[in-house]
Amino acid sequence: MSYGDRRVEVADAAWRVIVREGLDRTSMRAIATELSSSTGVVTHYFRDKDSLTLFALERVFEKLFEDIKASVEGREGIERLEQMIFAALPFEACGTPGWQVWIAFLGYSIGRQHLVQEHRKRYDFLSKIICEELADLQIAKLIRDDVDLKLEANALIALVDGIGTGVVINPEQFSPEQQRYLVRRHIKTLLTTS
Amino acid sequence: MSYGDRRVEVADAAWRVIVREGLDRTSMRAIATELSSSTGVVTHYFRDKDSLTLFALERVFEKLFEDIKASVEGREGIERLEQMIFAALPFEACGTPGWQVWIAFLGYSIGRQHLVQEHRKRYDFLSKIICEELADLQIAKLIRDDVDLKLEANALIALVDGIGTGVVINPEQFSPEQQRYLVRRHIKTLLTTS
DNA sequence: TATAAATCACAACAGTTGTTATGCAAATAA
DNA sequence: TTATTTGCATAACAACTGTTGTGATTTATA
Repeated sequence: MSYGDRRVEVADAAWRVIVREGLDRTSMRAIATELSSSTGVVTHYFRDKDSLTLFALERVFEKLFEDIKASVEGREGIERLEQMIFAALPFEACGTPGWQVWIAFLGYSIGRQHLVQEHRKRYDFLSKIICEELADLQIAKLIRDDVDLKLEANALIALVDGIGTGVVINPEQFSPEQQRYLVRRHIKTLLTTS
Repeated sequence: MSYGDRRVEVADAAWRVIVREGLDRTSMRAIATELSSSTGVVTHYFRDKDSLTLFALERVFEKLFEDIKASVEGREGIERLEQMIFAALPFEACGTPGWQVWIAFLGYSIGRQHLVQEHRKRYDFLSKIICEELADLQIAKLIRDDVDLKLEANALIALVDGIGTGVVINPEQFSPEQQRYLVRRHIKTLLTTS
């Protein structure tokens, strides 16, 4: 097993502890126990806790970007945009761990400006991706000419964040069909009315 | 100064520390320092840290409910619903501290099921309020008969949560006008098309 | 005024934290 | 083989945590 793979293994153990015990209780020792090893492993693969923390956060978005890329494969037009957004939603129960870790980190970032900036960087990146997607749709005359692309990209992210938050607080808040319905209806407001 | 007022004073000091330093660094000693007093004060007004924590979280929603109540005063119809939603948005910079504290708590709740339940209780309460508002509007034939009230109430909360999250991550993400525009457009999708 | 209660300061406690150092065994390189 | 690095275990460190107890000072009550 390679060095990088082992790092991921440690980070995944951290994920599990975060979801089960909470981020502030995710100590080096707790992660080591989750790995059925000693803290020596953790300190060996990560200089300090901050870098482990950041690496674990990066994996949230890494997975998200992978899912997005996979979901748009071979799709075109509005359906392509829909699938992009769907990829970020907590459809199955397996989707919530990522959301839980993300929310834990976001809360942990309050009072830590450099971590807020990390969230912002990723937010901006996502925003850019969606914005470009919207631009393509606008050129193809599928969405109206007067829509503010940047605003609408952020609005879509906001909708997704809101749904994700709601599902973490109450898994039955939005069913998969309801999530899809809300996203589709939101997107419909951007379509050319012809 | 009454006992209750002093408790609020301690909780407000906790708020300031949370926003400035982070929830996990908000220790009894840090709160005492913020109060320019000793930990004796903190322990005197709160049995333990958990009860302080919960009290500080309650104040987030207490303020929100006050703002909502004040904002609907004397309003009717769709405008009343709009103002309700607006009251929750982080319009001015003064609106973000509450959002920051809320997000910090939500993140802190991951891995603590009883705290997630607290969030859920308040989410459900908000949902009920908005749902009743929507029901009134439906009776008044201002919104369509076929809208799922419970779903739409939750969708409005999700939109607000998403905007609030976005503004905390990047204060310039949504301008006040943009926030209002997004809410108004969302509500428009519920109106009777006549 | 005498008594009781409220308010708060201060110190000490046991436990947990991230970090660092040391050591050992296995894998790798020479 | 020998030397070196890698992978990991263990232990110790100082710093910080929530909690508890003691006591002093002020306020309210009788």
